[in-house]
Amino acid sequence: MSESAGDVTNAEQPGEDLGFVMRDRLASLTRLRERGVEPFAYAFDRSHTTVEARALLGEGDEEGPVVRLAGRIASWRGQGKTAFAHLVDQEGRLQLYLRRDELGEEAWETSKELHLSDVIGVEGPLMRTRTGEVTVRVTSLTLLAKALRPLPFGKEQVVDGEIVRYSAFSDTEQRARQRYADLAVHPEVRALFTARSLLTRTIRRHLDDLGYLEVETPVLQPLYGGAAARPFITHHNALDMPLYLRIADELYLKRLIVGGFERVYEIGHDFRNEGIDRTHNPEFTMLEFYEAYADYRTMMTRVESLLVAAADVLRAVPTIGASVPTLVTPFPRIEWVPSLVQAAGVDVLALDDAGLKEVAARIGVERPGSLSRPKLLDEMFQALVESKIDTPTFVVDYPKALSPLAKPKRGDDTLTERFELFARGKELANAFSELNDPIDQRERFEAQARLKAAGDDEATMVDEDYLRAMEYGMPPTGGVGVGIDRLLMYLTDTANIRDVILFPTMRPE
RNA sequence: GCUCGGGUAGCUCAAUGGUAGAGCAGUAGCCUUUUAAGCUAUAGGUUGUGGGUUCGAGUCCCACCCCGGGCACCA
Repeated sequence: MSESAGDVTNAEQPGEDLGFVMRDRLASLTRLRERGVEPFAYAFDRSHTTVEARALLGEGDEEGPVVRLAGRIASWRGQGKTAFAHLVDQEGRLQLYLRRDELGEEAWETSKELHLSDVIGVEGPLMRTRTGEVTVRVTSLTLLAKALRPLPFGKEQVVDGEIVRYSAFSDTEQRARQRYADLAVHPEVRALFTARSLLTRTIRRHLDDLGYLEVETPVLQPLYGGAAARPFITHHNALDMPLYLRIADELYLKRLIVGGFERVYEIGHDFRNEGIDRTHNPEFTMLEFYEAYADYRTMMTRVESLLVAAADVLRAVPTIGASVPTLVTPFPRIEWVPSLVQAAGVDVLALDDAGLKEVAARIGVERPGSLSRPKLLDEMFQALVESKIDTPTFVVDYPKALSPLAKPKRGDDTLTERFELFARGKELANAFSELNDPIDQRERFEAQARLKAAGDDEATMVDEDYLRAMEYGMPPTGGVGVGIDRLLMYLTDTANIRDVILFPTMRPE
């Protein structure tokens, strides 16, 4: 013991001290090796998962076929010459029943060295215990990986079908930092991230079926654009030049429309060098899709069918499905200006600046004096309309001043052909009839460049290459951006973006 | 950035300014259908960090770090 204690000290990270627990487990590992049991195996042939195995035992059956399962030990109830344990794998958990007379002396001794979190393989026939629980009566036991550090498995019981945990691993910081431990002990967290994968798979399938081509555009860009945000800056050594991590995919995807790909989409990470809160992570997953010859009305139907498909798939996921909202199409469509005028009770666009600020102050917009007129209108719209939208609703036809990238609305060039989709007070999608006039585009870039020169660090630069592309002629195009993290939050009723990102950005410990 | 709350054993949590504790996990023992198994014994701590007040600080004061909620920022 005292010898191995020295090893532990060396093995530990500075500042870590599991001390006695890891010492005990290392001692156990040494004893196993001395007995010729290898604590870290190479492979294990399993015949079933825990869920598959449970299904093999019919309703009235007392005995079932022999199965081979692998997973982690999540609970252990030793009882003299027998023991009950629960084995957890990706899909679920199943009880194990170990008997000394059935395992044999060798394996029984090995079983006494097992700890919570150890990864093992077992073989044995299925059976049903006195209380009816499907169980594997273990006849053969293989240690696959010794856990030197215990996972924070809490005890749990099922009350009225609900899992009740005791001493659960609940520290939100540690759960995010050690997502591997969070996932290992919380099946519902695994279910959520399984749902995330299903969501992107469904989106891909849906767009693929519509004839869209999935493409990959640069993350490292010499110029950034397509959104208003502060970028991350990095440096390429060989070229000796700065590169920016993209803040949007938009400008490259539209280059591809120019190139003749008529329907393209990309699902990838955007990076914005801004604050972190429950709806913002510095890197996040964005879906953008562009369709030639389509306008924003067509894109609304695309968004509708995409969301319905996604919700239908997630609704079928156990433990997740219950929180997925029911979506009824077509989603309501409300026009930006009339809905604001109605909510404010005043024709806000007709007011002069002083009158507008007065109304804004009355409805609770903070420091209206410091805001520009378009920003003021946007704040008022957020306070009066957006925040009150619960079921998915398209807000259409934004004022031109709020939408520098959208085409003017046919028949009313004070407005643009733009929509945003809101649900539960949050934005889920943003889309336009895309600007395809290179002369207009150049003017807007130059306006941005002037803002940047004046100190606006979210403004972008003139992208000459993008203008060259557009000068070759860009077909009329509808484009949509959907934040996947926020969409998943909406569909699974998750409040914090950190909970839908496997490894959210955090300060180092 | 502002503001409120929090940080004590591996996990979840206690502790009037007066000897840092419990349950689970761990260790040793008993127990051949248990399931938050049980019983007996036992080990486990730089109370986020650094200062200060005090005879004495987990507790009071100051600064800082980290996390969470709210606000601000973020089309």
